[in-house]
Amino acid sequence: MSPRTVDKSAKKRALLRASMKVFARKGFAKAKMIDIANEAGIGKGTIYEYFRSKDQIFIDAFHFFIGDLEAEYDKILSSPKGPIEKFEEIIDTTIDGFLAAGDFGGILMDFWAEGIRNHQQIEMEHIFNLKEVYQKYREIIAEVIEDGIRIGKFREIDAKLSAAILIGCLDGLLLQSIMDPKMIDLRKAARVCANIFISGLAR
Amino acid sequence: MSPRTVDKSAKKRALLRASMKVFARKGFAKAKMIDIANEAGIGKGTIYEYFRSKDQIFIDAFHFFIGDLEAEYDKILSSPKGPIEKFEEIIDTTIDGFLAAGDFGGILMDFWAEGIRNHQQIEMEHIFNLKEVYQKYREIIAEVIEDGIRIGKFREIDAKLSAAILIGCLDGLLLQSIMDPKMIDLRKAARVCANIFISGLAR
Amino acid sequence: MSPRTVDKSAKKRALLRASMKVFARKGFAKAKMIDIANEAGIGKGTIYEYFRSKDQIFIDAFHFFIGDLEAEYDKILSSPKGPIEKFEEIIDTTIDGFLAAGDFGGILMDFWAEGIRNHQQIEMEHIFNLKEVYQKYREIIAEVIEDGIRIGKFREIDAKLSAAILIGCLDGLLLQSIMDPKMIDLRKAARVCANIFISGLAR
Amino acid sequence: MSPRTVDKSAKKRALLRASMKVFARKGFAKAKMIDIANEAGIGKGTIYEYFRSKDQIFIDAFHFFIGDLEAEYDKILSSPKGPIEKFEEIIDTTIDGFLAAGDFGGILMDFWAEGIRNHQQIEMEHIFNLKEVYQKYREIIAEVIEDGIRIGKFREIDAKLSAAILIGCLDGLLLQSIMDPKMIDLRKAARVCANIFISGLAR
DNA sequence: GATGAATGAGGATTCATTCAT
DNA sequence: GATGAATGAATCCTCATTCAT
Repeated sequence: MSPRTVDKSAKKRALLRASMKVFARKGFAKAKMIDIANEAGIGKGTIYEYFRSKDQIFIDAFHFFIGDLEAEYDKILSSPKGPIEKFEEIIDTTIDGFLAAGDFGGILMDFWAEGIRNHQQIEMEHIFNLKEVYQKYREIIAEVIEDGIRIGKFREIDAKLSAAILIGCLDGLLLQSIMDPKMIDLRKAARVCANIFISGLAR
Repeated sequence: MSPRTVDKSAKKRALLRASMKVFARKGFAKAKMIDIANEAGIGKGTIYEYFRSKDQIFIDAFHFFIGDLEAEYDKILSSPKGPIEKFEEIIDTTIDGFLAAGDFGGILMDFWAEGIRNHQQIEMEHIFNLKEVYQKYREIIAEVIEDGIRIGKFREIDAKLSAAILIGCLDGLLLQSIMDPKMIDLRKAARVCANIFISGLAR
Repeated sequence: MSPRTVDKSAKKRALLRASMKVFARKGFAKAKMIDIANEAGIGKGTIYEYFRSKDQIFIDAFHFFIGDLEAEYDKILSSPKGPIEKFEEIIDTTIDGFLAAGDFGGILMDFWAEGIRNHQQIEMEHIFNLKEVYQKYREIIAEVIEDGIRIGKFREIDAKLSAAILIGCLDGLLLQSIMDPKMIDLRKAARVCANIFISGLAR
Repeated sequence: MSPRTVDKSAKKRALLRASMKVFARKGFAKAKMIDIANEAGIGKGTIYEYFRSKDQIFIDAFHFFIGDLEAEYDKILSSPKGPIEKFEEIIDTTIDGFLAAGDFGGILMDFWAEGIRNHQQIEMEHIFNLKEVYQKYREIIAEVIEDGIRIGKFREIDAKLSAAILIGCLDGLLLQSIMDPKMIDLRKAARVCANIFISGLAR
């Protein structure tokens, strides 16, 4: 007879979500394996059936979190819409992606923190290459801005720097939202943000 | 003849700077007391002559870092300049404050991370009340924006939300600068940022 | 039609052999249950259908290994041959027994190690009573030597001690053979060993 | 004022002795760090001030144990004495070295066990190269035997194999002595052993 | 019978903190 | 005042064993 069958992949994802919730709540460093086990309603040892180590959970969480986002941005870029619409969509996508994360938005802090440090371990260096991720985002958005400049919608402005500013704006809003969710209505903020930037960049 | 006197206060500040450098480099959690001692060129035990605990160093570092900034903002606000000039000064002050921090800018990540979590310990809750700090910043900047609206320089816009967006923008730029200092010319970014916002808010 | 019958005893022996191979290769302490399962090509849980515990496997392996050897020695002793022939046969039997073990000769190390320690557990104390086993061997061989002395083939010598020396000699050769199989030709060593001892004991 | 001074080297040696005692008693695998700490009368954490890891203690113990022995053998060989005297001295030195080890003779079992396994880790492979150690011993003793053959004291015999047999003999005696110290009078055994071998090898 | 997912007791190791000098 | 040796609480991870299927 076949032994108990478990959808390992589904359970792994569930475990990942539990881990991310704990990381978001306590921070990676202060999160204990037992906390994750409790959150997931399983035994401590079981975690190791799905992840090699605490670090590995974190790495997997990073990919889980970042994963779809990249695909979404690509989709926006390759759409036939104009730069202003793309601009708005980028903002909405970022905000929506974060809101969808719900409970574990706070994990962003740890991703930033890990992504920013100069890692001694080559492995981590490679995995948390946020530097490159941001570099790419800036390029993507700069292209949209350059398009806008080319077709005369935006005035002549440093596109790369403007992109950095928009990204910064969104990250900074998320930061404030994590800190004080009731204070910041992200959806409204997204609209105002788009408004300010589009006016600010307009010829 | 006076006995060997050590300026405790000066040494404490030196120690604090050493600690912040280490925190910035490795993150609070991964920073070891021995790292701080080595950075400061003293013995591990000596740290405890100046600080009760590792946590206390962190708390003191927070105040050391935030300290003057608040005063600076107050000065800007109470100056007789117009809202646009104030706006520009707020941006410059934030960027300059960060640039002045130099080596230990990376500690911002830890302040954010600590400030954001829901602390179990009441003590920490009180000390790292970033929520309140940001709340206050938003109010200060919103006031400037409202002034601008009142005198017709800025169009009717949600001042509080705009303030949040500006703060987010600055934080987000610092984030990118910590991550990739060579990529982001903060001074130039400050100018572009001011430019975009002032145009974006302009009637 | 008989239901799927598994020869439990045969499978148990096969499992035992797999276990011994693993013990020989990695040592008892470093051998994992999963290693044994893999070596035997079965599931981890199945081992427990045949053995109560890892310790029990080890105990059973010990008996499996030692088992026949005792019978062989008894046969030699009760044969009508002379002491010199018996002497040679004891050496050959020991070496052959070891060579027959083949892949799992290395398990001897663990038997010695376990047999030698002062066990906290009474159970182990009783089971791994190597002390007694060796005591008995010494007596058996001493008897052969005394026979040799009695009939004038061997000179007057401490028979018990000489027996210990011969046993030591054989164990020590096995040790070297386990360590460096290509270096020690055990069969040749057996002959030289017999030669040296018989000459050395000869009147 | 100078802080508490500790002779780190002396304490390390004392700790090593305590560790070896525990290893001898329980075996490396079953020895716990806390056992070592208790035996040494210190705290668990203190061990790590002197040794990187449990493995490192074991490696250091190996060198501590083997260390002088090699020098002793070299001294014997380079002496101007005849092969028979050298032969006797080799036996005595081995036995005396072991007797001097006293309480921690049982650690030999672990050295053998570790030295014999095929190590996955290159590091261990290199450190516990018992294979080479034994190879060298066999060569040293074989030389003595060849000397004896050359000057006509010993008969034509496979010197290398005879050396292996002598070494085996000594190891095997130690084994029995570890197992049952009261049963084996090692000093007497040494004399009988020398006697048998010298007669056995004699022309 | 057979299996492997789940478990938690156990153990090596880390590191903030203490304190004798 | 300064120090670093000593400490043990805390934590990650291993793995023998259990048991539902």
